[in-house]
Amino acid sequence: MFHLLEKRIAETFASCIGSLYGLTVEVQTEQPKHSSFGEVAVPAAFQLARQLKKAPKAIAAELLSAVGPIEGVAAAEVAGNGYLNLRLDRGYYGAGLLAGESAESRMSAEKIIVEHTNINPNKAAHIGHLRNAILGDTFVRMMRAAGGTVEVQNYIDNTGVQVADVVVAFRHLEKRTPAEVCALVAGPARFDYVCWDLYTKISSYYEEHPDATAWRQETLHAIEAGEGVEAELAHLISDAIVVAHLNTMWRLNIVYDVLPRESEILHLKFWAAAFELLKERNAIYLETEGKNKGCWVMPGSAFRESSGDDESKVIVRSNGTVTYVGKDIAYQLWKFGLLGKDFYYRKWHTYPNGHEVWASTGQPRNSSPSFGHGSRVYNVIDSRQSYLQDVVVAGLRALGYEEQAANSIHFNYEMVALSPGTCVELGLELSEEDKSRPYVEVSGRKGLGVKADDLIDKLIEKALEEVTSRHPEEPEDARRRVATQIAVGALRYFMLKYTRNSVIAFDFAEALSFEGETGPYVQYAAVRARNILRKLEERGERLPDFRAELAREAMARQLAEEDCWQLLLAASKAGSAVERAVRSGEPSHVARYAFQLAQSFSNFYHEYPVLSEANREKKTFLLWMTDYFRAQLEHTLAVLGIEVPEYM
RNA sequence: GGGCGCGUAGCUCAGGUGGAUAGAGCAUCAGCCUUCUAAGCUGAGGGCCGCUGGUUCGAGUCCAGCCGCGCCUACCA
Repeated sequence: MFHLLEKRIAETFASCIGSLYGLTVEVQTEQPKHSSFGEVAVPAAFQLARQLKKAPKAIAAELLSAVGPIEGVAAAEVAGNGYLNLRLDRGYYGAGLLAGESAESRMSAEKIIVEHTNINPNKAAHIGHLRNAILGDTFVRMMRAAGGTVEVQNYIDNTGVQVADVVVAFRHLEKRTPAEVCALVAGPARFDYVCWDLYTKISSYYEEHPDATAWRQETLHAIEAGEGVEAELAHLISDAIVVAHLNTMWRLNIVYDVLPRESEILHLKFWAAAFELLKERNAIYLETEGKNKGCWVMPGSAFRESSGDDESKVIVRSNGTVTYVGKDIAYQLWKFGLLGKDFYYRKWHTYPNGHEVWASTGQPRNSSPSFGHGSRVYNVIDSRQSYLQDVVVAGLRALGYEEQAANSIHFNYEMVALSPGTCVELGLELSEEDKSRPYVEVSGRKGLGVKADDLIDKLIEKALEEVTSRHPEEPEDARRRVATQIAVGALRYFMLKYTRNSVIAFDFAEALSFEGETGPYVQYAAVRARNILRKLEERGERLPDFRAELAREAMARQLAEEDCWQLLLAASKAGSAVERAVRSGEPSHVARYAFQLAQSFSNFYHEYPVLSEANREKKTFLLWMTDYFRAQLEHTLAVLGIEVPEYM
């Protein structure tokens, strides 16, 4: 509704400027600094001042007298140095909200692909992975809420170095056979945690025994050839870890549509096809001298504006194996349907809610869904990999796919590091150098990090204490369910409240907080809104027929009260908040709006005792406000992937 | 060395395309539970927006140069 009016106001002024000055301009609207200035400000006079060589104030006055009445706008005035401040017709606005009017979503029908999570399937997920998955999942929810068609991909690098290292650890350090590893997967110990420790173990073993990296090389070759014990182990390990990762993410309400796997990229010759294309169109060349002699490289000039010769990127190593970036180029081509090849799929898993996730397979199947063929692709990958993403895009461009290169978006974000205090809390030893830093980088190799499931468990336990202290009479399973929803709300909000390019120095105290600007604060507001409506029914009353009882005049009467009007106005902006967040690609905007919305409701809650209101019209109006707030809170929380508990 | 990012209240962070008196949360201090749940509400204090210069009617925001910090710059990903 708010968005609709903004649009109407902008268009009206644009045509007014057109007929008055013969200029075509896109009129912007903004929110006045203070609510007393009205609801919508038009700063168009400032834009025009330079072109017309007139004072903004004079232009604003001319516009004001020339523009006719605008539907839904009650008054307009010139303010400040040349602002046009508009006041909305409150009765009109309230009636419009009640009727459910809103601007139609503007997202086109094109298919969008979002790739996120992409955790190496060789160990448990940690908090850095959580930021990736939560950002990606929320961005998907935002676009879907705005009417977009989105496919979620989670790429599985099941043939890479990291998996190979854990294979080496099982074979050479632990002396385990595939059958034994199989038993371990089925056993009581968490397999992803076992691998977490093993990965640390093999990494430090390599440091002490540099010759041992030969094991890694032979393992990589065996995996790539798909032969031997190594390949068997690799599949066993990576499949089991993928199951663990999917379970972890499911706890956070994150699901995927398809899992494209690197093993199929290899076996279905995706890379071979891409390699031919790259050679054919001279995107890469065989280096004949220097440190990269014998490698196929992409010249640095393709992906860096100013670069020396030494900045070229190796795509195929001198031993003939392809780097990750090479495979990524093939994968990116496939996402756009440009490779001329496709995966086969098998159903990997059906989630408890019925959603299905499919995985790539090398064997033809009778029937399976179709994936890929997107027209826009978002890769949710942290900022440290910007360089690699530039190479991938340069690959597309070098092949002549300008449009797809432009539609390949690196949805980047800064890393999650650990605050020194949290490191101490975890019992991790820090070097003197690290102690003086503002934060310490997570390292899988060093085992330096907070495991995702440990954090979730910790949050649930803390939430459970709080829930139990407030509702000791509730059954245990219900309390645990509520505590889980609160924990997930806290975690998702924590990961979303920061803008993407802010480094998060993870701190337990902050992450475990349920007060102030947190997920539970927003959930609490939604729960309270529901409580009012529930209490109404418990008293034997019913929700009035709002449309019948709240005519425009009644709305206008009730909304004449400034506080009510401001609260309703804030609540009505959910749609524009999401729309703006999608446009700027910034999920934190939605999180912040959710918090503001909850704050507004908290104010409303304290200011207006709804159920005890004696005046019939006023009570009906307050009930409608409550129900409207509830709907907006629930909708916004859903976009954030946060559930509303039964009670708090 | 080069590329990217950051520097705003004691701490953690917001600040659409330059605009009206720079905002939240936490922490501190002072109040508010017989009432629809205090995971809440109200109020107070707290700021050379890293520094210097430039662009202009106007700069936290744009440009240049410094200073400090982080990440990247592998035949790892």
